Amino acid sequence: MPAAVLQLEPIDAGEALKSRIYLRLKKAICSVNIYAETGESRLDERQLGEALGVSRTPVREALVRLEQEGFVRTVPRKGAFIIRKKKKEILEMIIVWEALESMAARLITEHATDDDISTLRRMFAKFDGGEVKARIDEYSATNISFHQAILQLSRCELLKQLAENLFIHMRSIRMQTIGDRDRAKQSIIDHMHIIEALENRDADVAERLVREHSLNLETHVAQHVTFLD
Amino acid sequence: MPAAVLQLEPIDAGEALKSRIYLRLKKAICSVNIYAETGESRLDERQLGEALGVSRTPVREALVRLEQEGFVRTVPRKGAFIIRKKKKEILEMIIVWEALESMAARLITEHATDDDISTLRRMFAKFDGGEVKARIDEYSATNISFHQAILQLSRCELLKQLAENLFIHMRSIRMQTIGDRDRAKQSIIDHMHIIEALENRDADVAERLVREHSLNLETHVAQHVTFLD
DNA sequence: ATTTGGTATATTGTATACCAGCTTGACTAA
DNA sequence: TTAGTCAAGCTGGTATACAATATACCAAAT
Repeated sequence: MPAAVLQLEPIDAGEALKSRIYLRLKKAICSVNIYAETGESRLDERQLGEALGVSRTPVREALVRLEQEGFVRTVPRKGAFIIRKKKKEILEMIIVWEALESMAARLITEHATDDDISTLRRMFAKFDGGEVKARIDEYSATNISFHQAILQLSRCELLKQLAENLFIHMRSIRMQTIGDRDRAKQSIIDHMHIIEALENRDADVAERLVREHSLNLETHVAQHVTFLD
Repeated sequence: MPAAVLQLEPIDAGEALKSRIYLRLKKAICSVNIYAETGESRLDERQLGEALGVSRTPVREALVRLEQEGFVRTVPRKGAFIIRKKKKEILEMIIVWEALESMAARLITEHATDDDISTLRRMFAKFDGGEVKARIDEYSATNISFHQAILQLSRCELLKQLAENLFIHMRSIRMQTIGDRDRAKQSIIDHMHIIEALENRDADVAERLVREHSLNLETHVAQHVTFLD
């Protein structure tokens, strides 16, 4: 007698607590982000565990992971503190971002399908009229999607993963700087040029355009961001 | 009365146990490297703690860090296993390395001193005669130093840090592939061309040469490395 | 003989207990 | 009044105890 065939997808049992705490904390830290924050940024293990309803042990493991990713800093007998990035560090992240994304662009010219590339162009169809100013928030989302798509289409998991890590750190900065109307408009133009280069399978141009696009962010931050340090 | 100015570097008192264990384990894992290893690669927490004379707790924290860095993989109720990189992953690491190091070269042309660059040239003075074959091991060390110097001179800490992480992972692969005589010889030639481009402050050429140099490693690994997977 | 189910054991995940080192505040003495 | 010392408690570091689960082995039934 054959057993009944049920379609059951395996439940990811074990990944539960340790990772859930990690994700919670990460989310919390990222949303606290506010660089305007003045108060103490120390994280009390006991307090966190209490708030989450668990003991210190899994909290500590989560903190180790967060430290490794550069979100918190643990001082030996004093505790874990949320890291407030220095301007210099933000700039370095942008530089590395430039390196990674421009390489991704190069890879796309080498082995993405025409179909893949066409999805990029479709992303910006809605902004054709040029009424960017009116929908700055919507554009911001598309902007993020565009950069993520570049990494995705590179088909290089490691590249994508490292870039995404940087992205999370830069998120709050990006939100602060995207508000500038002129930057958004120029940004779309840049993106269209990048797409053209990709369509032409011109690796050198695509790489350069992506790099220069990020370079703009770099100089913008260097010049106009003052709420750091 | 001004206090005497003593140059005291802070003793990393607390950084002791957790990090020491982490470094020990990392070192051990890297030296085990042998991809020819056939046996089980599971790491027993209790056993490790016993061997190091500590309890499981700090061992677990070290393992979390190592997992984050991609040296081990933790399966929920089964334990930690040393990761054996797939060929595809090795190739991705080389690609990211290309991105980082070529960006470093670009940065050097922008803001390294002539003196900095001249140190690069001096590194290879001893190999002028071309008797590379006779001293393959010594060359291997210089080769590594060269690449580290590129990252160092970029003055971008994050770039350097990420690249060094990749380097550790690639170390065993590099050792396997450097043995080829022709590659060593070509390698020196490549390096000299890179140095020339840096001296000329030609960002585009320097970047391209560095990238193509790594590309050679990539294709070599793709074609000749068979002991993976 | 093979397969299936149950039990025992071993190992990880989590919680808690204990220890050491700081920090802080109060009390005393100059 | 001020500075210095001592003590207490607070917090993180480490060890250990307990709970949950996976694996392996054995027995029984078909």
